[in-house]
Amino acid sequence: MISNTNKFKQLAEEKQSRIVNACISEFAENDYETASMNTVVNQAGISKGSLFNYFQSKSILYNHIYKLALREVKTYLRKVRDETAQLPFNERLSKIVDSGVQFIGEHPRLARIYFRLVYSGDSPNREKIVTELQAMSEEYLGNIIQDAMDRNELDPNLDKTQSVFFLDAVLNRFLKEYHEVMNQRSQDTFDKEEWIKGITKLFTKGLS
Amino acid sequence: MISNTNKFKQLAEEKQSRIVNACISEFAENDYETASMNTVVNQAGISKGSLFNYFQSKSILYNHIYKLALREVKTYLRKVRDETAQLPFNERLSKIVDSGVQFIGEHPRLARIYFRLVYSGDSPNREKIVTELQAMSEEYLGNIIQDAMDRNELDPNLDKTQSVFFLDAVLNRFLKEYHEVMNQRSQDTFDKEEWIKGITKLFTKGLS
DNA sequence: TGATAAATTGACCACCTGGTCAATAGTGCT
DNA sequence: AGCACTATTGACCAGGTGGTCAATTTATCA
Repeated sequence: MISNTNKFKQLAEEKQSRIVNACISEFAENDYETASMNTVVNQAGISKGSLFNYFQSKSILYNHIYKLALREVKTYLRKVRDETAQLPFNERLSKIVDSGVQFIGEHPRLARIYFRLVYSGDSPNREKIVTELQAMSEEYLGNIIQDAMDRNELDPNLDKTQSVFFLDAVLNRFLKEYHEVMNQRSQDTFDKEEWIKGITKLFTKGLS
Repeated sequence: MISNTNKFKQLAEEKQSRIVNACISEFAENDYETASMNTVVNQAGISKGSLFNYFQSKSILYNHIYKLALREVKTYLRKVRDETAQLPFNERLSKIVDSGVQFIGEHPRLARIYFRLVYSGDSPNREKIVTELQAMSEEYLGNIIQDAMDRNELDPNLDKTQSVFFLDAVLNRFLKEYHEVMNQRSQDTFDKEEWIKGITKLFTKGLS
């Protein structure tokens, strides 16, 4: 009774994933205000009443989907962080960028929801979520940079907050660009490796 | 008859600016889909019929406002570029960032429309506009970087496209952050000078 | 002043939105 | 089979949207 997403969790798996799928598509293609519950309902092949029975409101549904996307991203990031713990900064950074690229390839719709959320508009609780994401990035990239500082690969007097911010800015923007290129334009002219090299070079030199 | 914004341009100046003002506010506070023509009309103190007489559709109106904002930005950028042509790269970059900060202070609503457009959603012609903006940035920052390369302040073998992209990413993200901080949070904890220093350091070292 | 033309109005349109709830279908138990 | 309980449906609601156009006000000129 307290948590009403229980109603949803008690559904048959197949039905759950039909619904989740429809939601992901809709929230990937439209931003929050424009996404339509009617479309979700039709896509999922259930009635409107049911959807609002499982999730009391659009914003609650959005929250569910967003958290699901975030969980997926986090798993990915944690994995690559742990796998690269022993590598020097530049190689480590390369792997991180590369795993971002890979994630986008595997989960383009989740990536789109993520970028929509970070860069855009008016999702509910946007401020709270963005703050949360920033803290996450601060912690994640902060650790990477701290490790490199400890090994004297980077300037030990770095302003860590700033460095994280810059790194985050470039990584996010690059991945966003990559995502958009993948989605539409001629993918052949995009030399991924060359870009990853450029990014690592900028930061290994710029922060040393 | 061909260009129907003529109808608008022939209005009394005072009325024009009342309308433009209302539009800027509405498009700054909401993204394209959510912005309401009714609100514009009420704010401007004119009838709906009139507005649709001056601009045949919402998207045409949006285009008018966006171009106006862009013109303002361009003027600003051109000015600072010319004024700093003689300065070394790091000083020049500082001035550019600083002028961005200043622009945001003077035109917060235009800045907001700009960030909405670049980072977000579903404005009409978004792709075309973003491509246009990228070309603009490529040309603008490209020149700054080329000048510095010519003076041996930066690595003469730089990949210019990449360098511009990175610089653009950090500048835009920083200004967006600044804009958001100005709009809501405690402005006192934000040490602008320290950040500008950090940005110039990252790029003078990273691209040298 | 009166007639003609141009500008302005706002009630109205079809359509879509998130959300509701009485009615119906389905399930499990005796 | 009959009962009780739950899950599901979709017509329906109030409110908002971009856009229209006959009717009215305002400006122009003889």
